[in-house]
Amino acid sequence: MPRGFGHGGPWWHTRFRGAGFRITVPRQAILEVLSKTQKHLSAEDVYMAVHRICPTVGLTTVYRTLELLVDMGLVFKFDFGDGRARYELALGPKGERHHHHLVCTNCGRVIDYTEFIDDEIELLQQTEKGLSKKYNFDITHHLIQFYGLCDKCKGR
Amino acid sequence: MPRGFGHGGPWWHTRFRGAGFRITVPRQAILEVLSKTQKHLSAEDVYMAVHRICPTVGLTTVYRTLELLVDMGLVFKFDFGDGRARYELALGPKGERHHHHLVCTNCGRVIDYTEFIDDEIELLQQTEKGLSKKYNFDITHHLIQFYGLCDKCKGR
DNA sequence: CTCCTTATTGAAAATGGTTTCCATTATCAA
DNA sequence: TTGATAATGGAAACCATTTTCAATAAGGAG
Repeated sequence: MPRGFGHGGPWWHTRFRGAGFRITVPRQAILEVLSKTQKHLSAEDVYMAVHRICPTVGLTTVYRTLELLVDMGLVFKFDFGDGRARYELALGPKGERHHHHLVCTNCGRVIDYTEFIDDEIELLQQTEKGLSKKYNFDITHHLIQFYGLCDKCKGR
Repeated sequence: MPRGFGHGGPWWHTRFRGAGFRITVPRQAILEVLSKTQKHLSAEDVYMAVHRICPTVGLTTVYRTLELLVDMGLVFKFDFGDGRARYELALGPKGERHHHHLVCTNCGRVIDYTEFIDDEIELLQQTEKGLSKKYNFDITHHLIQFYGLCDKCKGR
């Protein structure tokens, strides 16, 4: 466990208090769900998982909280093209398990890969620097995804 | 070659005939609209532009045709995070004006950039090769986007 | 610990982009 | 020209997400 419920509570409590947000049961449940999976959960997925911990939490609150977490930078939001957004805990820009995605356009399967991340990151940072300067943009994040057919789907 | 309605018709006629699809008025209008802009049009945008050429074409047909064109690889479909898909003519993988996007998360403005494409493409091809092998994927395309605040929005 | 302000919540309704249905129309091979 | 059937368009259905609003609860003040 990310330890320390004693005084400040879990790591994210500070972030919330600092931003003037309240620490509520639904928010704790949602963050607990997110921190216990490696999967790319949809809002509905989160809702169902949270429901097991705290059945009174509504889907609306899940959407609202996810949006809040995305705005705070604690959670990433992805679109894999199946019409519903996916969420995963951020865990630091180049922190543990920073990864990109490989999406099967046939079955929708998503593979996280970390193999070539280092080179990618390096190039991206160069590019970001160039783009920032040229277009006077403050670049906050990027998205890289590869699409294709997974081994199970390529045979048809 | 963008000429010659005489016998084969425009360049894409061959693709259509070869795939067994019919060449219809709505499809011609939609392709005409797409080929005459550099912008990232939504389905509604395309619908309105097509409406000027051929007022009887319905929104349903626009959606269906765009999907068909995406499936055929003639058109790219993007998601810039504003809840509606955007479309643009493909014009070849590394063909003329191949570009990536820079999206302002505040006002939604999208800038196409081509500056660092060459290095990016090179890295991507390496990565694609590695990923294909390791995960046994047939990679068909990729997506790179940078997000941040544009010069007009960064001041707030 | 209690009170009070107000951020947060949840149910239901609204939204809005996209898809489906289905009867009608139009393409194009024969 | 004709016939099989792909394609079309309007209306209705879909469905993820957002909005509305009255009820609830977090947490600082006293």
